[in-house]
Amino acid sequence: MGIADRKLKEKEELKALILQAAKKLFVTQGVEQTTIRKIASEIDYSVGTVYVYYKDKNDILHDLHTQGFKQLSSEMRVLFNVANPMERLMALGRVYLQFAFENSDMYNLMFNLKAPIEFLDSINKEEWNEGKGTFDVLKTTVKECLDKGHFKGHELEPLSFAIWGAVHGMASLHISQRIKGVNVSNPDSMVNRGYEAFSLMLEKV
Amino acid sequence: MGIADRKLKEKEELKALILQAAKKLFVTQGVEQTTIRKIASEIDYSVGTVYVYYKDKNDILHDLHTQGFKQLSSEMRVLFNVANPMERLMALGRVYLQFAFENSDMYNLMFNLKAPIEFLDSINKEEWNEGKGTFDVLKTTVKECLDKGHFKGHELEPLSFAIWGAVHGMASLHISQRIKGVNVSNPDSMVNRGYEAFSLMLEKV
DNA sequence: CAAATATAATGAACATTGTTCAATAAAAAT
DNA sequence: ATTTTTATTGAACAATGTTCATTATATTTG
Repeated sequence: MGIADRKLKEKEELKALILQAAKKLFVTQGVEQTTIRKIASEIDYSVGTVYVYYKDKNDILHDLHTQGFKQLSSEMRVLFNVANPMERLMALGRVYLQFAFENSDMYNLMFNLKAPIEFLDSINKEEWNEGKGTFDVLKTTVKECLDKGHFKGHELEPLSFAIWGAVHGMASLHISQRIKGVNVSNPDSMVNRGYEAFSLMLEKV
Repeated sequence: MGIADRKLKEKEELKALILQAAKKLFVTQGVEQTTIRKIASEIDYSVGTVYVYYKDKNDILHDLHTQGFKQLSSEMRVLFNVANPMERLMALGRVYLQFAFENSDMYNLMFNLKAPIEFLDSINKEEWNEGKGTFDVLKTTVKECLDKGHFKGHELEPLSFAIWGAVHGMASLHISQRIKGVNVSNPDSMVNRGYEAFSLMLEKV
């Protein structure tokens, strides 16, 4: 079985090489500029080869989105040490926002663009494990807050979702450049000040 | 000046006709399917004519986005009668969410897609009057709440932005289909329950 | 009213995209 | 050495946004 194994390994390596080239293009030039031809030429393979290893462009973008979630997860994992759940919750939001700011194209792919979900649909997979895992981290933290007596009168899931929505919304408005242009004193710091206002709300509940 | 006036009117009419065709395609088939060729064929004009009246596709999409804001504004205007600012604030959120649900492609164009902002950039216009107007309605209502003693310890702009972000975020997560797939009991009602949780937070502050 | 000018509309042509697939090359099995 | 299997190729296709010389129409002028 030596040959079959080697071939399998080689296939994995080439697929990884394609993804690496795709990521380089994606990070530096965005989604639209990440074309199959550019990916192929980047690694000196033909267009057709890319389609041997990936079903279509959505497949590649889904793989990229998964990589993004791995990075976000590892950045959130650092906060597992924080014992106080309220403190951890606030820090989670900051880490999340920072990720969105520093990797805006990737964030957009992960949470706004259709491509990754369209790919899941195309292979009849209704689960979105990447999102699920991240949301579970939030839910667990909110649960601990509730157990400690915070957020009186709130249910776990709706509250968790509202928190996710608030942070996601502020990040998205920044990324889609909808803040500058709106009549606001200091657009660049708006997300941070908005998050502080939101934190203040959470603390008072 | 009779002829010049008539010509001006005819030009406006044809431009409106193009926009109307574009809107029909946009509403029924989404952004990508709203192609210049389809728009032209819809009104029995050639492709080139569309480009006489609109600079490019972003120009058309920007015009569509403006129409969306007109509709949203008129739906929000109904609530100007509500005297109690807190009550009006809650209702504004509901109207906003309902608009996003019932016109998701349009909402996405208005608040998420690059096209309208790219168009503004291309004509060196840094103002975004549509968004500004809508945000001002929110800000005014929040201001009245503050004046009545609500939201103690909060600043107007950050709080208003956080509220906008929360509602926008929940709407966007719904539209980008990021809710189903996440491990949640009833995905379809999640936005409504999330907004109730958020409202509860606001009331307690 | 006829000719000249100005305005409007046209659609073929271009570049770029994702995608396919018969043909070729390389590797493995016989 | 031959056959079979596997891997790679890149030309070709359809669809897109966009341009622009050409044609048609309308207006102005002499």
